[in-house]
Amino acid sequence: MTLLTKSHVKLPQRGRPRSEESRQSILLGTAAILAERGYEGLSIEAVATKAEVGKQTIYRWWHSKADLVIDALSELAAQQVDIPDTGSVTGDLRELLKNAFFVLTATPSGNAVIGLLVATQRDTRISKVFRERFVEKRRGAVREIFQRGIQREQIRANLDTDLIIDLIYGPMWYRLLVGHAPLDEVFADTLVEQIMVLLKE
Amino acid sequence: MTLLTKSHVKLPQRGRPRSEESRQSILLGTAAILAERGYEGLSIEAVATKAEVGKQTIYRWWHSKADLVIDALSELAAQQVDIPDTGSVTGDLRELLKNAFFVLTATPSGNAVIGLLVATQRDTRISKVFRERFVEKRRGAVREIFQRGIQREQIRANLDTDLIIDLIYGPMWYRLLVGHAPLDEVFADTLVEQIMVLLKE
Amino acid sequence: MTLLTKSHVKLPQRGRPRSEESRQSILLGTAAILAERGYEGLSIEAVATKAEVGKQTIYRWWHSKADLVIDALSELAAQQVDIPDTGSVTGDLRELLKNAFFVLTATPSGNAVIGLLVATQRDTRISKVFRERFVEKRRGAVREIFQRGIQREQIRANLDTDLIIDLIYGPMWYRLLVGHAPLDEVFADTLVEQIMVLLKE
Amino acid sequence: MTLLTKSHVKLPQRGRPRSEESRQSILLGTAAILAERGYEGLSIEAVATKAEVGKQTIYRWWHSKADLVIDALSELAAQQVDIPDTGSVTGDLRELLKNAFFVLTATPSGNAVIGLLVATQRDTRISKVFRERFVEKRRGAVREIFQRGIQREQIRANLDTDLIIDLIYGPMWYRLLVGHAPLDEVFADTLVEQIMVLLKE
DNA sequence: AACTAACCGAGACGGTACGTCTCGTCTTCGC
DNA sequence: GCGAAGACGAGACGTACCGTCTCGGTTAGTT
Repeated sequence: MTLLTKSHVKLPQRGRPRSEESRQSILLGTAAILAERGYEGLSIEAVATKAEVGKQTIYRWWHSKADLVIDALSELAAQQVDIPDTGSVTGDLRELLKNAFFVLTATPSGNAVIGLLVATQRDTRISKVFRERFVEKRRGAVREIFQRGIQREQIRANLDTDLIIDLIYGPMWYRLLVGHAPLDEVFADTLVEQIMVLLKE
Repeated sequence: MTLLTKSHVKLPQRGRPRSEESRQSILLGTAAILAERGYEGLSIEAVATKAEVGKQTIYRWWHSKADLVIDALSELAAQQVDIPDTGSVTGDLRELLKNAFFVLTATPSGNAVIGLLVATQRDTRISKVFRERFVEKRRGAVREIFQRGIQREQIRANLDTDLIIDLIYGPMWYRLLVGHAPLDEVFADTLVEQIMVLLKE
Repeated sequence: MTLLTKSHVKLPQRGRPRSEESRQSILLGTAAILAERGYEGLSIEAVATKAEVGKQTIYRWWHSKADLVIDALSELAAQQVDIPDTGSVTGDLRELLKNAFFVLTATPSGNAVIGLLVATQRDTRISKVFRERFVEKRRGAVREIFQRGIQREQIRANLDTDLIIDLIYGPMWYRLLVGHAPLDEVFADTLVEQIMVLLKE
Repeated sequence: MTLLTKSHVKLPQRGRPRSEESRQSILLGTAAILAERGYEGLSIEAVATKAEVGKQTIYRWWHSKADLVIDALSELAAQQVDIPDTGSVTGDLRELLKNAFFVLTATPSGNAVIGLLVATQRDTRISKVFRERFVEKRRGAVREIFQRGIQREQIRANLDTDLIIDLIYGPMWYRLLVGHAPLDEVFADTLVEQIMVLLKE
């Protein structure tokens, strides 16, 4: 029994344990610099300085800038996407979009997200993680709103869900990146209005 | 005679005239590298090498990388966007999108355009030029299709045109950048299908 | 006496005693690396790795690289400076110098000793140890040779001993460090020849 | 003929010429830091910062710290070894040694020279330069003093000059490095006294 | 037998400096 | 003016060690 237990036990931790404080500091610093200067403007040196950490401590745990950004992104993505529940699909979508617009235009996270999107164009690993951990989460929120709407019979059941989600988030990204028109409440309202037409057929 | 000619010229054009060959070579090289390595991966050094030109010749005529990219972009954007005319709005939109998808996914221009979009995030001047010379042209094409459709009474007249255009091009950019689904003919067809619902109310 | 001293001190000797095995391993490792890579190429890190010892175990017992090297050299050579006794001062000095030349030029100790010299320039504590443990021992050997010579009436009694010793060891160091001429037997012979002139007046 | 001519013609200087201003700034900065922090405390990084120069500009022209220090010292001191001429060999040697003692003990050059010695042990090229530019110059001074003394018949002609010079400079280095006794005027006087015995037989 | 103190190995920590690289700029040459 | 060449200031790269700190574990007394 003892032997069994022992075989289960992990190897005893040797040496000084990794500093959780440093890890946090590095990931936060990475996110901050990403927001300020974008992916290409992010240097390990700057992260080390900002996080008050030795460069080696970064290189010890992440072997590339992309790796670091992926982890920072994960930390960022871990933020709870709260799915509004106003009782109607229209209300839920409006709320969801307004929150998203606010985060993207009025918080540092917005810039960081743009930086991340830029980063995805340079590294497919980042692209994958960005899609799985960030984009999918937000698409999932819409899917849940739709399901609730179907159950309540507010919208029709035979939706091409993925396409509709592209029609919701696509214009958002388009405006955010091209900047030809603002991401404001009017846009949220009119966009949702059009989407509702499609949801009710 | 030579003297006479010179006296005619207002600006006394001294020294060797600017090499048009070099100018073309530089702009083409810039576009090529933009396509290969993106905006941040573009260095004047690399352009000079590729264009077989001295670095100083670039700096003499363009103040910055952004300046250079803007000019290269103008050259690129000068490409005629031909507006399809199949007789129906549905057909026109399908054609327009399929062409756009092809260019973006199967030609070097696609990468260059993504590179440019990335560049816009770092420089508002580039952003402006990109919008005016590139985006607007393509939005204009859709507007023309809509106008013809209204004249033919294929679609209703009281459209929120700009919003509908966002609903067309937004999903395209979204898929191009995020890569969660392909930019293929099926997508073009289903996207246009949904848009047509909105155009007919 | 030793016993008395010990009983007086009555060191409480609590906790785990110092590991003699580690001590040996460290000193041997130091000597080995010294031989391979010289004084400048010696790092505490490398010693710890080679000796399979934690770095702290080194820092706990030695304050600096120079400290460590001094101990390693002492251990390695057992460093008994055997004072030759050939019957004549001339013979004794020749023997002494030839031995010294051999050690300095044909063993790793030569390089190590030079490295130590540099270290002494920055740390007076090390300088003191180096003088007491290395230099004085060798100067004492010459003093003993002189005393025997005086007793045998081979040399005069009123010597400025310290100055003469400088005249013996000085040229040795000079050639060792500057390398403008070899530390060979010819040098030993001619040097002793000149010194004998001064010893006999 | 053409070939011959070509071989005579200097290569046309291509590219930007070396900046004399930077060269001066680097050497002055090196000298300043040498004085402040000594040889071991001198880092290329610090020199670059102080001289307001890119690190590469230092590495382009000097292979190592020792190289740089050699040039800085040469420049700084212009290093005229003035050979005293008091009329007697005794007086000349006394003067020469007292000057040397002063420079070595009371100026930053002393520390620098010691630092250079280490470097010579790791790099024979530096060793060579050190010998030729520093040591030989000073040995030459003694040779000249001896020649004048021989002409004036103050000393015998059949000297083993190199050995005697070792007997003069050796003790100086020995005391400088080991520090067992001071480099003072008393030492200069008694050392010269002994040397004179050998010079007169 | 339990407790305590000092050791041990391992290895992470914040740092400094290394020598290399590439950037955009500057400065010269010869055509 | 142009191409080419190459030095320049700047600053990030990834590595090597520094000397310190912090773990789990050992090895002796002392209680």
